[in-house]
Amino acid sequence: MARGKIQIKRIENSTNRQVTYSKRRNGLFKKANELTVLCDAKVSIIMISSTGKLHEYISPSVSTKQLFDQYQKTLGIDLWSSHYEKMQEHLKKLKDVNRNFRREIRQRMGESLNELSYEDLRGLEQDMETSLKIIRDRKYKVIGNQIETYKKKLRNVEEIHRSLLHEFDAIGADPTYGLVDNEGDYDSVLAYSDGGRGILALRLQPDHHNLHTGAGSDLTTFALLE
Amino acid sequence: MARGKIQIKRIENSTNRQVTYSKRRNGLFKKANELTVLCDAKVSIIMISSTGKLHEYISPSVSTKQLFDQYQKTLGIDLWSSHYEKMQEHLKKLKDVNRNFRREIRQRMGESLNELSYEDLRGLEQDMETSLKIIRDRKYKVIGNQIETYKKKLRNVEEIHRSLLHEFDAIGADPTYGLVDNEGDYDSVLAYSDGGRGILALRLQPDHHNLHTGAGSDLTTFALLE
DNA sequence: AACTATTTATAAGA
DNA sequence: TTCTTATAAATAGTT
Repeated sequence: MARGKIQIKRIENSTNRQVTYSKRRNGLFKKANELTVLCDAKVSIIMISSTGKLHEYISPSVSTKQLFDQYQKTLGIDLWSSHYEKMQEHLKKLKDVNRNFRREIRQRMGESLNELSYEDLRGLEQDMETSLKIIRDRKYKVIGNQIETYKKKLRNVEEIHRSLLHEFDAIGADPTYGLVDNEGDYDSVLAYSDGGRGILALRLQPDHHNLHTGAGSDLTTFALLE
Repeated sequence: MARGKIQIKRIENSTNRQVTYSKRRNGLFKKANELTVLCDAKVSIIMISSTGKLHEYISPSVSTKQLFDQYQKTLGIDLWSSHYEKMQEHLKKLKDVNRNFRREIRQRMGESLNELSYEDLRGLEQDMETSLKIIRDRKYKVIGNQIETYKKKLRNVEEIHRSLLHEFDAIGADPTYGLVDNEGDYDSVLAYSDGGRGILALRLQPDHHNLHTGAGSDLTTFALLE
């Protein structure tokens, strides 16, 4: 636009093109800034040169993301929607399922029953009776197993004490040990070993109690996620 | 820049501002296009005026999304990643909660009990006994109400039939009607009206059975969402 | 929307 | 890159 008119077509000379790019880029950014100030507008310019270099102008009052969000909102489009439309859907479904689960549990806990018909209630009652029976059976089985285990352990301990008793007998019979001949009965030996630790540490399971209670607590924390 | 220099500051006169915006916008877009052609560059301009109007320039060779994707790639940032991350987190939490709900329900249905200790089982059993009692009570209340309702309706029907009976009596007594004097007992009148539809349509509620069963079905559909 | 006096941008050269 | 400068282009104020 000076020292001679030019055709608006690709500048073939690479150096020239670079120079012109640089000069005109500055010009464009300057104009954009003037426009921003004069007309109280918001402008975003993104340029990528033929060599792949990136330059950007953004009005001082906004961020590129803000302006771009507004751009999408105004056009009623979301250029990245396909990416997270699926996520949104998934989220929605999960929430629905969650809501249903929550209601199911509440009903099984005897809450929110007004929404159930007589038939529903009868079905739920029968279902819970069946389940309760299963749980009760399982409980008995578990406690039965536990008792069985204790019995075995007890037998084991008795065994150990019996052999200890024999050893004591043997020691008593051996004259090299100057000990009193203790022919104490079985019970007294048991009482003795009760006081002394370390013979057999009965490891009672302090196991997973958290499973059932953990699930239950989610009923309260869920509110945060709705 | 013509007919007098201007200060680069907000134009207070609204009309003037509009006009200048329009003129300079065209100028900017023209320059952008020249740059695109001359220097083989890619340019995106997004402008939002003070009145909220949106204008855009995009080099013919690309789309706004393409250019913006390249912009983000070049800068090594993703302006929307935080959105994604939050959604991902939310999704993960929901899944966790869901999993716990599912286990809770399964346990309340007498499944997956192996993971529960004796204490857990005892707690669950008691909880379910309590709940079952509530559900049973509710069931009795609902059926009681239903019976009460039917009683009332029955009384209503009886009332209507009684008055019908009286009308028949009256008609029989009136000599203008050449009818047989039907002094039939009450039961026979009831039997008669049973055949004829339309006197009183007992609207039995075909209401919401779907609530409990609907929630239950999610237990199977959930697998699709895991 | 058109005009035009002036300012601004910039192509080519250094 | 930057400066210079002749000239093209843009545009402020006016009609």
